[in-house]
Amino acid sequence: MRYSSNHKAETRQRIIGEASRRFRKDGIEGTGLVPLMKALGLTHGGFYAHFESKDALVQASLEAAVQQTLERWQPSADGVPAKPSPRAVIDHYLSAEHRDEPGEGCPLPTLAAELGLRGQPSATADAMVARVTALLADCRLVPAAGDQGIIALAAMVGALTLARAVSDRTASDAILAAVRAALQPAAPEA
Amino acid sequence: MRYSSNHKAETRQRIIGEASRRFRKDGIEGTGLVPLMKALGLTHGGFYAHFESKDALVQASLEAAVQQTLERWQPSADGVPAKPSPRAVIDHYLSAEHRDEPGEGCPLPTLAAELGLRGQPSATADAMVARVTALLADCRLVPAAGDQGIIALAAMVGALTLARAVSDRTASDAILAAVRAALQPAAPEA
DNA sequence: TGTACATCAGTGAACGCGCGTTCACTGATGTAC
DNA sequence: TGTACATCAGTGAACGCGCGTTCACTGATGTAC
Repeated sequence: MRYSSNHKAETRQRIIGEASRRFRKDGIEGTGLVPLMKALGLTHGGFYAHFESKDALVQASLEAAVQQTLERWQPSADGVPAKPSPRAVIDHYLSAEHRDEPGEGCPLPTLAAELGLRGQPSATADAMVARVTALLADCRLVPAAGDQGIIALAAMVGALTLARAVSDRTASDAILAAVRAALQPAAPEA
Repeated sequence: MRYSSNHKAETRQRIIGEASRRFRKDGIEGTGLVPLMKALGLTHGGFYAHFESKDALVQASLEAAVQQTLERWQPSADGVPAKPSPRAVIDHYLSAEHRDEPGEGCPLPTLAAELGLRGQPSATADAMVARVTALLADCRLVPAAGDQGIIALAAMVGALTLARAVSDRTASDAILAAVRAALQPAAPEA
């Protein structure tokens, strides 16, 4: 082979990595293939050796973003990954860092709206919702109600979306703080 | 004057009306001025007699959408507009109709994400958040916590965004139902 | 009442630009003999 | 060890398209005299 045996696979991963960052930061429509490939030191013509279309890249990048986000939340004790605690997920999610660095964070706030209005609700979105919901299942958002995980996820996604859209920094911080305070992981059954 | 004295103002309002529907339904980037003007039986060249730029139209349309949404929630008793009840707002917001007709509904779910990542958080977003928050101030989402209105709004925006992005209809309905159940307007102080 | 002129909402062709995608190609390298 | 060939990741020019914006214009109407 002309390059190292896994050179192509590595390039593919580099494209996915950069794309998943850009899609989250600038949106799908806002991310062009030409600047994307250029940022990796490649020309845009080569893109189609790796992906069938931009849509195929969107799918692959979304999955990578989900994976990366879940891993980031996952505390590893002595190299053994543990189930993240709801408290840790909530605090990460509603932090100023997460608000200010959409490219490194959860893809749902940025992309759910765009996927929804592109008329292509995706199975990837379903999967991400299901996975995060499971992590948050033992929150106690309201005294007694059905799916606590869904409620917590909806509140977090909405809070982050609003916090990013609002121009007044103080108001933005207040949105994050209010929802952070509201989402209390359940104490062990008393 | 060549047309009726308020002809131009009427045309301007027609543009704003159609635009505010399209922006909510298809997003800002997804709405072109050419098809927009064509839908009104006009040519695109005339657009700039009414607005300085597409951005100016975005601002005007957002404000109109906010106004329209608030009015729609407002029950009028004998022509006298009353303050909408939190319960009414919540039920409207988290209904299947609102999910399925983004063009007629609240602009926040569709546009907040887009405004956020265009790097133009707008004062209009601040204002809308403040106004809806005020309407929801006496929800009792959590037993004792700060700004109930912000929490309720975040949960509703997130729920609608997720419900629109998810491909499984049953899951989508479940998201709306879970958050609807969680958002209980406070009973009169006991 | 009748004519000349000013107004201006709307027309439609044109602009430069970035987009996603295609395709004939290059050239470094591994393999076969 | 040395040569001929096959492979294929990446190149770069080109495509058609829709975008936001500009601009010289048209033509129906109100106003002035």
